[in-house]
Amino acid sequence: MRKPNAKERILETAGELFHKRGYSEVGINEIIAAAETAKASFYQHYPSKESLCEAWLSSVHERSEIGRAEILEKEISPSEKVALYFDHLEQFMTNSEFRGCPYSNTSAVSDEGCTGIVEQIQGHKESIREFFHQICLEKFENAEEAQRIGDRIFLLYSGAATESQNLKSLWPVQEARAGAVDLLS
Amino acid sequence: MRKPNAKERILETAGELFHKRGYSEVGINEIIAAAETAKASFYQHYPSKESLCEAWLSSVHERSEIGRAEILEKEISPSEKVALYFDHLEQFMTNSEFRGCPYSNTSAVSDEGCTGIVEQIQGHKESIREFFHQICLEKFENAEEAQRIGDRIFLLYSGAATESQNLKSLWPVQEARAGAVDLLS
Amino acid sequence: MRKPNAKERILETAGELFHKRGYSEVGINEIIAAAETAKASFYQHYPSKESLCEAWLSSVHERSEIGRAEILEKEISPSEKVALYFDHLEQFMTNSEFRGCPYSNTSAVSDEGCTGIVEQIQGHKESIREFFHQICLEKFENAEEAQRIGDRIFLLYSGAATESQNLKSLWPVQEARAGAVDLLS
Amino acid sequence: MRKPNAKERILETAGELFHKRGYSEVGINEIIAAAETAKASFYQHYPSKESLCEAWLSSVHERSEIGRAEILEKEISPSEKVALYFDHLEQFMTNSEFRGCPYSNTSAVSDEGCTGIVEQIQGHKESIREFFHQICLEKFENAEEAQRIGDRIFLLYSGAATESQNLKSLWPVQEARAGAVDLLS
DNA sequence: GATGAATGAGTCTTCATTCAT
DNA sequence: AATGAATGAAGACTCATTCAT
Repeated sequence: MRKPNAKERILETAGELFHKRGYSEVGINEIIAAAETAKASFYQHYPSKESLCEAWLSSVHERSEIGRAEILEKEISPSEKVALYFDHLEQFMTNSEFRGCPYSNTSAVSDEGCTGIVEQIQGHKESIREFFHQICLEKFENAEEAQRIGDRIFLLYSGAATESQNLKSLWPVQEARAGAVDLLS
Repeated sequence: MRKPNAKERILETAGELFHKRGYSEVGINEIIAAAETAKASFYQHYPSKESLCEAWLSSVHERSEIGRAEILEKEISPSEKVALYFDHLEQFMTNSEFRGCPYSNTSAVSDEGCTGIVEQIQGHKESIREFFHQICLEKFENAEEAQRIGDRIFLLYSGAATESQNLKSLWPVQEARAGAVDLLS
Repeated sequence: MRKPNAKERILETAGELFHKRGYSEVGINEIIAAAETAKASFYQHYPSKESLCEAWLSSVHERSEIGRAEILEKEISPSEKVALYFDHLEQFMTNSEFRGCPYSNTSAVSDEGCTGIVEQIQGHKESIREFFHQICLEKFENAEEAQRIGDRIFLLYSGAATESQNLKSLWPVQEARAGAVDLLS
Repeated sequence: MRKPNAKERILETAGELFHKRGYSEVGINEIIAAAETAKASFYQHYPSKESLCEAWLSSVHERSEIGRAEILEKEISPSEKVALYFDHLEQFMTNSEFRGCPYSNTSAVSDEGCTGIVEQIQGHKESIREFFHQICLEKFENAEEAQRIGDRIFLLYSGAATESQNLKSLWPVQEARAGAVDLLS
């Protein structure tokens, strides 16, 4: 169960804690206690808490990229692909102790100085945006139109994640999916 | 300039700081230093930092309610009203040091225990949602349809605020406005 | 119910709180809140918390003096008088939320500088001691012997109050009474 | 002079301060200043002020246990042993800045919630009580009688410590010793 | 590669008291 | 006689980080 590698163990443990309670609400002490590591070991692998955050966001990003790639490869219609992605979001919210998009949440607490984190956030967001663009390109011949529609779906998606968390309800995801599907029909 | 009333001075100062850097990143010490008050004076007026947060969110809400009421009273078409509201958001982002929706940001750092804060957030969000519903009712005879479209505009609006902050760009507001207007045409 | 006189209301309320939780654990704010008085009204009647403490100890002393006087006047044997006084202690412990002798407890937290408080404590203790001396004089012709035995009973009494509180048990009072009665037979 | 080990330095320093002025009257800041340590170093070794108190009481207890064991092993009569223990108390009062029994004093300021502290107090008190029981068993064949007399001596001892502090005098110790010796003759 | 003690600056909160009204 | 806002000092405790070993 317990990974022998300290670096990974820290990343994994911190990931769970950040996800559940937010980056700023979890301290180094708690992380190393949960990861059963010494404090200095932590700093051997990660020069700062901020760098751990980057590593975390990066790992989350990698996993989410796989999910999107799988959807893109599927032999289904554009609107079905989009619907599927919203379904994944809904499942994620239902299963895990969802606290809103980790990226937007982290953005809310990290100041402009945290360049690495800001880059991670922007990279992730642009990646999702690009995902919707690609799907829209399957439907619309006009590249500009594809971009515009993709962006709107992206914003619906973002709003859904945010407001589901704020309102503690699933309707935002469901309505956003319906809106996205409508945009593709 | 400097208000003689400590309570208001604290609220105003804290509001600016929370807005610029986020609730969890601003400490009591900084607030009282900026407000030129003694620490105990702070606690005379606000039993806790959390209660100050509630007061802040509440005051922000009140002001934003006025803006929405003014728009609703205007003799312009529904889509113009919605466009106007997005314009206000854009102006707000351009003028102030916008860091994303204060409510969503606060939601990102306050845990479930902060009942008062959570209620403020939900009340504010539902109020905006209701605003879009009312506008849509002017356009759509079918109440259900008005609700659905209003919800989608609400989600576009939320996504625009979030992603403008994440991506440090104004395109999300502009595209969201376009999408909202399209939904009303 | 609620006394119209603020000074007495404060004394009574503070007395209950000091008794239940100890002088140092009860703050001015709590006292004035419970007594439904303004802070400045408090300081009008009592120049400091310390002076309130003195007033409290003084009022407790007065009431306890009455109890001892009543026992002294009773037409019963010396050992019965002593036994009665220990019975009162036991009843007091059983009925009220006893936290140990208020005087000794206060002594434990007040430093040498609190002259007034120290005097109250010493006055009260000497008064109890004198009470036992008087009873012993009824029994022993030799004044020195009366003093010696009275002092021992006084110490048993004090030890009983202290250790009942420490050990959360009534055996110290009961054994002390038995010891005191034995000294008088 | 200055111990290199922060944990011990804190315990020792705090012990002196607690002894002189009482647990509740000494703050963390004062302790760390006197111990020349950083605040965080304190909390590395003691999770709370309460836990430091427990450690302090525990260390005092250990030392006092040794003293009692030594007396028990001495080849002297029971009443001489008891007298010796009271002599130690008197010496302690004369030499150190005695402020009353640290255990009873701490009991006076710690509420029921402090389970660890309460246990320390009870353990210490029962240990002294047991010490007197053992001495009495050397004298009295009847175990019940030994227990009763031991308890009375224990109460005299406790009363002596308390009232010496209250009355700023040594007579309570001297009279209690006389009373205890009488009980064993 | 790993340890844990040490750190200074910070967290939020409460204290008894004084002041102008 | 009564009010409540204002205060400086102190309360216990946590932060991310560095250091010698």
